[in-house]
Amino acid sequence: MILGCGTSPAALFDARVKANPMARYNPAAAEPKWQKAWEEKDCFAAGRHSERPKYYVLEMFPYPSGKIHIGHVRNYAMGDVIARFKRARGFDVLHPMGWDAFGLPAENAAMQTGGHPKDWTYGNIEVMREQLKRMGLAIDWSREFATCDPEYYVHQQKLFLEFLDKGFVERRESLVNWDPVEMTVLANEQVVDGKGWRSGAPVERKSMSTWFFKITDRAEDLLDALDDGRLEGWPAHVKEMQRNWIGRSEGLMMSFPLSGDDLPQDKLPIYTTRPDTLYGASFLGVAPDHPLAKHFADKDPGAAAFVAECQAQGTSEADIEKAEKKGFRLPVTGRHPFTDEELPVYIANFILMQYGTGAIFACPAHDQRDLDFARKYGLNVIPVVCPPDADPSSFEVVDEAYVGPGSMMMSGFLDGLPAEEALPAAIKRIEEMGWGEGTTNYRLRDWGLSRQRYWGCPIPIIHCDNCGAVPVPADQLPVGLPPIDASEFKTPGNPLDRDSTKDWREVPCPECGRMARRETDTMDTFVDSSWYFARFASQPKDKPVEKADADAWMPVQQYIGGIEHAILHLLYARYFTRNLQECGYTEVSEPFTNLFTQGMVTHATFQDADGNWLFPEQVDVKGQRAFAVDGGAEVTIGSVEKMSKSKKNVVAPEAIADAYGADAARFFMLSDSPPERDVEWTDAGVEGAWRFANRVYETVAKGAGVLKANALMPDNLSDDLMALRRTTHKTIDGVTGDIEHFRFNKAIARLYEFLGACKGLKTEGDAGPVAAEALGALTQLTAPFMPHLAEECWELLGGDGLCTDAPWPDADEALLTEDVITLPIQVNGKRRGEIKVAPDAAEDAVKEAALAQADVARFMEGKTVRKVIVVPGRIVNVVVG
RNA sequence: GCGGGCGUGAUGGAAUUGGUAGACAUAGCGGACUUAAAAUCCGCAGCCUUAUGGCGUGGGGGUUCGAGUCCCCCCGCCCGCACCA
Repeated sequence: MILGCGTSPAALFDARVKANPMARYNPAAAEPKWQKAWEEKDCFAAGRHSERPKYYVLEMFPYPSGKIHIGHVRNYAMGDVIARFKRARGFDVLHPMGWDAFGLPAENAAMQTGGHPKDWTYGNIEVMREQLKRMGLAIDWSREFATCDPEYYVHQQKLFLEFLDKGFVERRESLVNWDPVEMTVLANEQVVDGKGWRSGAPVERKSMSTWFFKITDRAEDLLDALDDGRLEGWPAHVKEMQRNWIGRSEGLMMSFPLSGDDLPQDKLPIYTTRPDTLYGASFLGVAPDHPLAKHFADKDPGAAAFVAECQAQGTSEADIEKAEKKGFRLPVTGRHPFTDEELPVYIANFILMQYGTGAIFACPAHDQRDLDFARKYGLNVIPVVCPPDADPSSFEVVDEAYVGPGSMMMSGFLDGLPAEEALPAAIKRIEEMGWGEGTTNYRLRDWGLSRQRYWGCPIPIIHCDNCGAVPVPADQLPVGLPPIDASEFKTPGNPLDRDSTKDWREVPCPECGRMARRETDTMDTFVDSSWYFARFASQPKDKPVEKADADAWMPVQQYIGGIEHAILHLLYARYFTRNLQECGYTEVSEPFTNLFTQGMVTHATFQDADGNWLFPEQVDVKGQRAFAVDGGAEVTIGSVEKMSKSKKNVVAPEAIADAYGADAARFFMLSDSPPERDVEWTDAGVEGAWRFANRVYETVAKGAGVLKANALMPDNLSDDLMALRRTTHKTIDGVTGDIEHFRFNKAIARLYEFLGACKGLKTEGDAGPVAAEALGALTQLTAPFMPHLAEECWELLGGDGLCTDAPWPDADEALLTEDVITLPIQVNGKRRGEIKVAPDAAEDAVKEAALAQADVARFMEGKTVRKVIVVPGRIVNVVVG
């Protein structure tokens, strides 16, 4: 149930009105009223105030999956607090909204319902827009767009062609990750544990000709920016994840000369980060899909069988851990650069073609994998790094490779050097010999963007047998998606590649005029979200963005979204922005100055006796137990988990808004838990927010009109009134700081405290202006969290215009300090009493007062005072013994 | 395995960064109002104890006048990466 005790929202509201007919807050009436008022005044249009500093706040835009869920409410409430706060602080704020609208779920829905992805998507957008509007967000809706609008993706196609022209994109044949369920290629970032990120199906490797963004060309700068201060406003763990993902390593690229009959290559290039251990080399290895392995597999059935075996090997985490190190000896040897020894060459199942050169030299003494392999095949194990506490003459490696520091042994010219010095020395020698060079290597690989799907941005290319891949001329853009009968989506695969779209696909080559074939792949939807923030800032018809307008807003000063995008979206957007910069669309290289990753919304799960999941509204929770609303059978209360449709532990934002109003939902989502942490949705929690709203309203109602009547603050106020003023200004100061630092839960705790302080305040005489100040502040400080309630209160108090337009209150420094403070007194570190002193009281006077305090004196009885520590304004500690 | 984070009442969480541990909220208990219940308002509330007092921030040790906060060891949980040479 939405209300814990089975009371209907309407009944609850009626009961309140009955109890107190004079003061009642009715969100159902107030919320639409103020939303209309904001819309009529066009309060949230960005770019109206050229004299103000600009502020761009953005939440990751939603995928139009059907309905808004409560996680969206939390996400957008955070951005909204920032937007409203910055607006009140005198900024010209850009806070836009749009739709990440291309993507596979639309095709899946089409497959299931027999509809068309386009209708499904735009229908969802209609619904979700209305839901978001009900939340009362301070959004500039005039800038709204969906990425599936041709007016948006036409520019994406232009960008693609421009990037192609500049060499940022290329087409190449390569092994790709093929998801057999989605029937599409996936980027490396979209393969998790060897499985498709959405389908969960084991990914197959397939050779295809597809398009790549050459993100590796920018690996160095993407990495450097993580550390050079450009991303100071990002959480450390997100930067760490990107750092790991880019995976920079320093090492040596070198080639071993090969000997053998009928070789496809006379040298074997390898990459290593441990050239210091070269003297410990006992074999060379290549990946099963390495060209050398393929060469021998073609003529040797034994090699072919081994390669096939490796390819059948699973790629899941568990498979990898279990997999035994295996190899196949090739009739080839490689010559060691320093010793001239001929090293055997193996195909080895643990070598990855995608990393480095797909080939290694193996030093079993100092690498566990190499050691396992060497033991299996009886190869030499030569220790060359001697641990600091070991004797070089007797040091041996048995079952465990030694990977720690030490000094070189059995290493010719390197002998005696510490390993960290031997490393550059070995590189230098190899370079002098002309066998290789020191290089930087990255784990990051190019971003494959081709997807064999319908519902995405078409890649504007025409393939001609004569002219190759030819860009679609600018005057023919956009390449739109051809209309397709909804029934086509019943068949898995890409409808763009079937008979029904022949007319769309078969077109003359723009260069030679002969019949050619349109590219049927569409772009990865992560392309759509890699530049939308720039388009929000500037939306000219004829180009992606107008540089001056884009740069007026960019970079996004505050970006807010889920941690699940720490790598994919955030890395792609950073990469894309660099491309935009190089094409002259913006000055900035980093799109997001400050990043905030918010936690998820969780909820308890419920299961009936048969193990079926139940929705929260199907369950009546009574204390520790729960019962089915329908039938009354006992229900098992399960763990608190991330809300998911499959476990039905979801709540509908509209139902919450109906019962308590959007303000209460927003407020609850930001109270209790720090915003970066997960928060558990509970009925009790949202009821607390609802109670707060009503108490604020009732408190303010008692001071109705007070803002109109009391402009001037009298000079000599009573102690009580001064105390209230101090509380008011401390609250202003505290809430302001809390919002600036994303401590919404603490800001809300302060509002609760302040509300308590405002209870029962008087409005006559001198108290009038003090009440006006306090209630005005209470209203304005609540406004970013509960904007509708705040407008209602503002109107009651007689404030000018809209609360939304009122400037943020300033805290008066002079009122932030007390004239008397309570100082705790400790005796030997334990609190024994307290004294009241002026904050600037002299140390000696404080000392004297502390020692004289009755409770303190009791604990000092019969003992000698050794030392008295006075921390001004904080504490006094008396050391006795 | 590597990297990062965390551990505070029944619960979510505060603690001015080394200075009164438990703000604020939720659940709970008591009271007022009510025929009654709900709602609302007021009050209580870390644990043990008769007040005095003692104990208390995962466990153990240390530094300090003083430790939730700093250092060392251990235990537990969460997240990311992972056959990356």
